[in-house]
Amino acid sequence: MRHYDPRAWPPVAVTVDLVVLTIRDSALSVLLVGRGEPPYQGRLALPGGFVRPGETLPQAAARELAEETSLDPGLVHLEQLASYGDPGRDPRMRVVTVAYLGLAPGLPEPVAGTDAAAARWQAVDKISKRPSLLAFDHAAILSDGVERARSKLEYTPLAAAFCPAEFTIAQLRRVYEIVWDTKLDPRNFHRKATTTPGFVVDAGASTAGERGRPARLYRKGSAAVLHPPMLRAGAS
Amino acid sequence: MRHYDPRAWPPVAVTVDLVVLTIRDSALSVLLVGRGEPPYQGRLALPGGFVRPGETLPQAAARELAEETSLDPGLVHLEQLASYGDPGRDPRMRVVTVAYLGLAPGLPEPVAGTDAAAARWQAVDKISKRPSLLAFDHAAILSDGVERARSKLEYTPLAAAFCPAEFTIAQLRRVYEIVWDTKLDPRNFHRKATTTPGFVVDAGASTAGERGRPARLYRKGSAAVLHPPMLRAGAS
DNA sequence: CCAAAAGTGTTCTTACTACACCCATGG
DNA sequence: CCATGGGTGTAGTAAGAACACTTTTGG
Repeated sequence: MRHYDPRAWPPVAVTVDLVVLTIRDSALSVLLVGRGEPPYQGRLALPGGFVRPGETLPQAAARELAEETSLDPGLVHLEQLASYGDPGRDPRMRVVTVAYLGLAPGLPEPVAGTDAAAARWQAVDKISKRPSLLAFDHAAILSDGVERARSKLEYTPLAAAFCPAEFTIAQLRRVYEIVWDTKLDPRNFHRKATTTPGFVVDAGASTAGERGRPARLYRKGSAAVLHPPMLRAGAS
Repeated sequence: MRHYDPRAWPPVAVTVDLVVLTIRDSALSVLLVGRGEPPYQGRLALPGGFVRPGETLPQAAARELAEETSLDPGLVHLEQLASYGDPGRDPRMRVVTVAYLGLAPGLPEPVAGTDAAAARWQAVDKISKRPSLLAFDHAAILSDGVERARSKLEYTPLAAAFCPAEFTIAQLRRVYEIVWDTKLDPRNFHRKATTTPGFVVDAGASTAGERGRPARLYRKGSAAVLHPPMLRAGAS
């Protein structure tokens, strides 16, 4: 704050970028937009854009989500992920981006029109195999977002953010199995999810019309953290 | 990326701010500098400053740490904490700051001279009782940094970052007791710390010249995460 | 010898794992 | 009645909590 006059700040732009994850067709997927102009024309990119003068960072993230996506921002859990500011990450100028992580329930394809026209869900593992499909340093940001989502499932009830408002324990278990890429014992998972305080609350109703015994429906509980946490397999 | 020409970016400055924590006189303490000029003249602030054109964010954080502090940056564990960018958080202009968390071993007072002249350690609990002692939104940033440090002690060997290169298990336990503000059973803690793989490694030597039986010295182990984690009391 | 701090052993209880088993529905 | 998935019971095991007890120093 001493060597630089505030009226002589170095030229920097600040953006927000969004890693919005959901589960589609039994695969963890991320919302991407196609880039119509250079740089990185034709590549895919995380949705995002400049922070506007009057808005906070979370407001900018929610606005970009609404603009570039048909998702209802009320259904998407948004939290700050990290910031990325290497010089040269954008060839046009110095850009520092604040990345947000969004977790969304399974939803229909983003509708065309507005900025959301180019937005599409892509399976994360396809992108991970070819990081160069993504523009800028977005592959690294995506990787950090997926890692954050994986660890958050352990100690928070956020898995429910991937489910509709009312869901079965089996749906919740499939979220864990897909995000963690593991198999979980359905019986032990059921007990764990229903007995961990504040994880899920009984919604009263049950499913019907499907194969097998109907399943009770639950809603997300009120706990902010899970005690005890859900455990990933392999933690000997 | 569509509504704004990159050459017409909104006027924003990007800074880094540092929450550097250590343990002094059995109290968790944070490194603060006195502000000599308005705004917030006379208040305390986190060390920090503008990100310069050619440098990365971690480089900017390390540079500010060296400039405003006499600490050896090699001894301080630095990691990104979060970003803060509410409009109005700095009355002069729009400033988005990327906060870094630093954990330092107990060290002598920052020496005078250079920018570090005004740097002083302050007990965190004194600041927490009077958040208005801090300039800008630095009380909120400090609070987030302390919370991050508390939770990182659970599942990483970072408590060792508060200790000298060689330390006793009792020193390590005092770190936990001070940061978590709890009492831990010395006997169970000893067993846990020495048996958790990769947490500490025997340094061979022992203490001498103090009351009681000499203690073996340990170094920080190579594990990145602790399996099983250290547990805070109260997690029923 | 006594105080103080380091370090070990033992018991109790909690919580995870694995898997046998029963329940409720569609076809 | 059988296939399919939902849900419960139980035994074995790993790990945390509490605390008795031994070890090794300084005074």
